[in-house]
Amino acid sequence: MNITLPDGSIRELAQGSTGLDLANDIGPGLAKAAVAVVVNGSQMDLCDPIETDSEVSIITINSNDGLEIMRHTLTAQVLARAIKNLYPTAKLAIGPTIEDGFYYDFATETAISSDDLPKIENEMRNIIASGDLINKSLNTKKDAIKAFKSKKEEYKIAIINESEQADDFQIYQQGDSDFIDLCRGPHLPSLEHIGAFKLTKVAGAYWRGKSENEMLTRIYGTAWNNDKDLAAYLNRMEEAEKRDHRKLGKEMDLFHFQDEAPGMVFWHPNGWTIYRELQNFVRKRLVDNGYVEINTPQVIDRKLWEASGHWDKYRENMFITEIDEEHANEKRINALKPMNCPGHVQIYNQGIKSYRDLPLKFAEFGSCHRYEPSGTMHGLMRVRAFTQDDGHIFCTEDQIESETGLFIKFLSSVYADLGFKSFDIKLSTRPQMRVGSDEIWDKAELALETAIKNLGYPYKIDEGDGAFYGPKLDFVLTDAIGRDWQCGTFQLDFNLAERLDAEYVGEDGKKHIPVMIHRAILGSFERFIGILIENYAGKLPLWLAPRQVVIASITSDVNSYVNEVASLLKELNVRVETDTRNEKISYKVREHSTSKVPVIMVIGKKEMEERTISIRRLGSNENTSYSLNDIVEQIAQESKDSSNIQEL
RNA sequence: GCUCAUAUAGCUCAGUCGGUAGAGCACUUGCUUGGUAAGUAAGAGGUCACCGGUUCAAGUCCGGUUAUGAGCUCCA
Repeated sequence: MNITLPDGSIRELAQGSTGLDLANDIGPGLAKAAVAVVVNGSQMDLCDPIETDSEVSIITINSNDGLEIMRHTLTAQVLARAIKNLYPTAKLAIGPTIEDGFYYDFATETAISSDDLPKIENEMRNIIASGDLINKSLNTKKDAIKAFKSKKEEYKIAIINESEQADDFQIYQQGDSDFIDLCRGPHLPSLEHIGAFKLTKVAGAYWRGKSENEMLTRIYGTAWNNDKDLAAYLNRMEEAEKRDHRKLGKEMDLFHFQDEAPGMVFWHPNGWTIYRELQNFVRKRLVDNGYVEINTPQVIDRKLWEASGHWDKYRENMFITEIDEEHANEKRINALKPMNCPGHVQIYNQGIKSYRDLPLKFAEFGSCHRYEPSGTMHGLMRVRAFTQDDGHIFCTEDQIESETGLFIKFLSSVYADLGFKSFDIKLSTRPQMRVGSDEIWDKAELALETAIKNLGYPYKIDEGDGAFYGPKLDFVLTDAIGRDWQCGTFQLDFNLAERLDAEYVGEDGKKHIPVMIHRAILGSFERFIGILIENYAGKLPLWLAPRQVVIASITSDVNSYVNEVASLLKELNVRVETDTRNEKISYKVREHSTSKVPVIMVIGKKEMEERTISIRRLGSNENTSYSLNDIVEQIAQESKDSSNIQEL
């Protein structure tokens, strides 16, 4: 049979030759590095026979695929075997690879804590030291079930039973150990290829990922080809931890949380300054893009939420208020608004709208409350009270495409100014739990996809992830250390306007139902500020920095000049503070640097005599001297410039 | 909501075998007036998250509650 290699060359091998035979045929070095093969596009073990003419490429340990296979073998073979050695009654579930590593889920009789990880790692190293060969057998369904029944591996049996496969269940086994595991493979040919690894954490995870199922123990780990790569990864994790907005928020005195209001932010003066600056920035952009700002009530009678459909779907997650009125016939139940859209429709419904009024774009910095499950809260990123840069576009079906284009343009300019140069687009389609007929959903999905296709933006489809009222586009930005954040959203809604009786008079003089588009660019201010803090590692661009300038004196003789400079800057609305404390200049510089003040002005006798200022910028240890008149103007201008973020 | 863990000074943390709490930084005061990431000395600061139990005695052991953390589930 003929084997075609990736470079197009063809080798002739006996029928039934394996990937290893092929590697050996090409060269001994390759055979040594080979860990698996790709035959006609699918990965196979090195020991699998190839029966017909095929296109084959060899996966070596140093490739990305090789690393992935190594991680897979490390979890499904080594970690699982170590667990069975240490906890013989443990029951194995699944052990896949994930980004940068792997995990394994299993059930144990005794709880495993992170203190046990070193012990498990040791056992793994012992197993790896054996250098065992990894063998594979193909089994019928019956035999496979029998094999795992004798081991009391009920999760494996469940997996086999639910498989559509008739036979060829792959069971892997190492050397002469009696550990076996079911796996779709491929695996390393032997344990010798395992590189550097570390078990990182232990946590709970539901069997099959369903919250109604029992909780299994999950052990996470990371694995790399060598110690250097492992160290680099661990270093990356440490760097990410240093950027944690909860830690920086404390250090920079931005906000706090407390028990009496879980998931709700107490903004301190510094944090609230960032919030206000960001909001003013967005407000200006909204006006530039044809939106009108409105405001709607916080507390609204349940009747409106019933009409909108929210009461039905999300009542569990709404904060409810009851007022005890002694003589009222009926207790009135209100909800704190979890969304702004029903309120916006109420404003739309005031007065008769004509097609000439469309598209009508309402914007609101809408404060919403949602009773998020206790385990989901996370700093500013997931809270129970938040403010969206919300907006609703009321338009005709014909206007969807142009509105989509205008929105994406708007969003990308906002992201660029905030320092995020690129974003991905995701199209989410109808979910299981939804309102509206399939006919309407067909129309909505088609409209959105057509719009984005015609505009030529690349996008991915996320089946079933749409909102309950319509399909949506989500915008995912990438931060300075490569993490993804879903922020912007653009959601078509062919349902709510009809439910809440919104109409317009068309050219034909008849009444029509407008399309409603829910849209946000930042998402929530709370979360977006968290993202900004982490993206900039606290070193916010000047216009967003709570304290933009600190003027530090060297000796008390210059205090009058310090105050003079400060009042000049204040007059130009620069957020400036003076530091005339009786401390050494290095002490002051250190303190203001650690609290992330972007501009430190240092003033001593020399500056006062020459009417200059020495400036030290955050992240640099150079000082530059400027004449007073020039620099005050320049800093004032720079401090208001929300475009063209300087590179970090 | 689920699993596991954690909760001690403003912050970061120590506190052994159950015997009435300790460090560094920050804060206040004194000395120090100095040239770009920590000058120096002293002082003040705590109902050990909350409720209950065991015990002669609980920061420490046990139970519950609340909050937080990691992950899972969820996220209009």
